[in-house]
Formats: sequence, C-alpha cells, structure tokens
Amino acid sequence: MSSPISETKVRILQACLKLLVASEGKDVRMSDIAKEAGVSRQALYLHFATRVDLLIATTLYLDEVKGSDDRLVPSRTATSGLERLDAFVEAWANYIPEVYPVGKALLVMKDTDEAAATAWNKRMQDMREGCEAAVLALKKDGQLNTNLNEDKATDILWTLLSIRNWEQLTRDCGWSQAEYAKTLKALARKILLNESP
Amino acid sequence: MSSPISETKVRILQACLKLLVASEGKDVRMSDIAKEAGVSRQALYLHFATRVDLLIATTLYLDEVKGSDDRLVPSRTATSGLERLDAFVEAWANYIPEVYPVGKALLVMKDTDEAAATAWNKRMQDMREGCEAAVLALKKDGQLNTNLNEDKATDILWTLLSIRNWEQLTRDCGWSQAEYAKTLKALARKILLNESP
DNA sequence: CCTTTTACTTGACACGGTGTCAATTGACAT
DNA sequence: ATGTCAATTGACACCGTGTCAAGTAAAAGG
Repeated sequence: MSSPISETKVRILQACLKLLVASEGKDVRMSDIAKEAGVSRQALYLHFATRVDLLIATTLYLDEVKGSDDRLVPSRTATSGLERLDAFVEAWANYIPEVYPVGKALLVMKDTDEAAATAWNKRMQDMREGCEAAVLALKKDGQLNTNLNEDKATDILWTLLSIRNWEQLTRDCGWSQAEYAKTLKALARKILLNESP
Repeated sequence: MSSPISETKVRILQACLKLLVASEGKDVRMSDIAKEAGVSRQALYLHFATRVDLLIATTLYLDEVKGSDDRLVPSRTATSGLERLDAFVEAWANYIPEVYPVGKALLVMKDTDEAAATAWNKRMQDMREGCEAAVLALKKDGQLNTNLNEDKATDILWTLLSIRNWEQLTRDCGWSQAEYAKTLKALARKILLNESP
C-alpha cells in the first residue's frame, strides 16, 4: 500500500490501455506497448513481472480512470427491488463496452493462464455480488419468481449478463448497445419476476 | 471427396481426441498427439496442414463417431412448436458435454486464430439453424412471444444455449447436467412463449 | 527381379513472443 | 567524487509451431 506509482509506470499503463482499446484486446505484444510508451521493452519487466500482470494492472488502472465504483450508486440507492434490478442491469450493460477491450485481453488468456483466470474470476465474482443483491432485493419485495431460489436466480442473472453474451449479441447478432441494454432488462425481468399477478 | 482416409490419419485423430478429452481441451501439443498416436511429429503435418486444421478435423471425426445428425431427429419430427422447442433444447443440452472437450480447444483458438474462428462460427451457425427452426415452429403455432420477432427470438435462444453459458453454469455455478437441461428448457419457454393466456 | 512410388522417420532449423541477465549510462543526491 | 536509482542495450534461453532435406522401408507394378 504505497509506492507513489512511478511516472513511467503510468505511461506504460496508458500505452497498454491505448493499444488494447485500438485493437479491441487482440494481439498486443510487450514490444508494442514499450514502443507506444516510449520506453524499452525491458523497462516493462521492471514494473510488471509478466504480461498478464501488466494486463491485470491495466484493468485496475482503467477502473480508477473511469471511477467504476460510482457506477453502481443508482443501483444501490434504489428503493424497490425492481428498480434495483433495472438499475443494476442498466449500469452493467453500459459498463461493458467501456471495459471490453481490456477485459477481452484477459478473457483470452483466461483459458490458458492461471493468473489471468484468477484475476478474471475475481472480477466476475464482484459483478456477481451485484446480481445477488438485486435478486435479494426482489425476494424481499416478494417479487422473485417462486420457482427460483436466490442462488439459482443469481446464477441465471449472472450468466445472462456475461461479457461473452454481450459479445455474441452485439458482435455476432449485430445488436446495438441500446438494444442490448433494453432487451436484457426485459429478459431479466421476465425471468426473475413472478408471473404478473 | 474421396481419399479413403488413411489408417494413420485415423490413428492421429483418435489420439488427438483422446488427449483432448483427457485434458478438457487444454494444453495438447502436436508432439503429445504424435506420441500418443505412435507416430513422428512430422507425420502429423503430412496429414494436417496446421494444428488448427487437425483440431477442426477432430471435431468432424467426433461428429462422425457420435452420429450427431441423428440427435436432432426427435426435434425435427416434433409436431407442435412447443414440442419442437423442448426437443431441440434437450438434444443440444445433452450434446454439449459430449463435444465440449474438443470444442473447447477450438474455442480457445477462436480469439486468436482466423481459421479456428471460421470453423467455430460455422458450427455455431449450424446450431443457430436449429434455434431458428424452433422459433419458426412456435411462431407458426401463434405461440411466439409477441414482443419478439423471429430474428430476435432466434438471437436470444442461440445466445442462451451457447457453450460458454453451459460452461459457466455447470463449471462455475456447479449445476449438474440434468439441472442445466431442465432449467434451460424452462428458461427458453419462459422467454419465447406468449404470456399464458 | 529390380525399380518406382508412397508413407513415414530423423534431425536440423527458422520464427515469434515471453522472460532473463549482465553490463552500461545518465541524472540526482549527499 | 560517490553512490544509487531508473532506465537502456544487446544477447540469450525457452517453447511451441511449422518447414526442409535426406534417408528408410515396404508395397506396387513393370
């Protein structure tokens, strides 16, 4: 908890971020990042032990830049369970495209790199907490579909909102971001809520 | 269309299959496969141009072995749209675990290899046709949710049934295969069908 | 029977990308 | 001046894929 974040370290993170965004998370080599940061390739290893470490650090840096925490405020301050669900889905849906490029880089490594998988899972676990909170709020209001217990409802919402689903719907299916957000809100309601009384 | 499939070619495919299944689709090198097949590494390249080519061929070989075509018969012979939807979801749900290990190997490459992406997309496109057929059958019966047009309904069903969702639910969430199949059938109905009249 | 063809082996090598190491430079502090 | 810190330079090891050339062994065919 300290190390006042050396100046070049930040330059490296910025360079990495820039390249990832530009390439949508694909094919960014250490040497590319070094060049972009105006620094030698070896300097990267002075600040980050491995490529995956750098990638992880970049996601954290991005969160910091974007102020990701503030994003969930409306969902946490929502009064009814339904409002909370809507707010959460909306917030997450709009968060995805902002972090996608750098998230994607980690996502790609997840299948082959232990550290990447761990870091990614942690992030997804955090997001899952949002799902759980929304589900619990619904339950409290007696609006949770009676066929679903909290865990299962959370599992489903969590899966529904996965980055890969967003990827498939917006990329492969050509949905606009607005369409995605709107449809997922509707879907979440339809699945989680009780039949209309 | 010919080349009576040399004997060693089959041995290679079997070896590849075996290793992929054993490793759940991870970390299978050309040299491993060669060793398993009792053949030199270079022999692989005599039969398959690249590793991805071999992987693709292995998926086709697996289909052949499993008789994947027969699997969709019940869904195609279903009379009502609802039956068809159920049968399709059921068939696909039970198909996934059988092809997962070898599919996973392709899936991993998809993000970085052009040929792998193309092959994978083709497979998923085939599966999408099943989704579309089910949706159209529902529509014909007047049971398709009136908020959804055919394309959108197909997009949703297709995404819902993705391998990555199966992966997340059965691996990360710990669902059993039976639970997965049952829940996805319910979900598909809930999303695609009209509100109960 | 000898020759060609075919399938496979052997061993060496290039390439790309990550990660390591040792020696060097330059700036700033004391 | 001296030491230290951050960065540079260039070389190198490692791994896995893919390539190449030369050799072997057995079947095919005159």
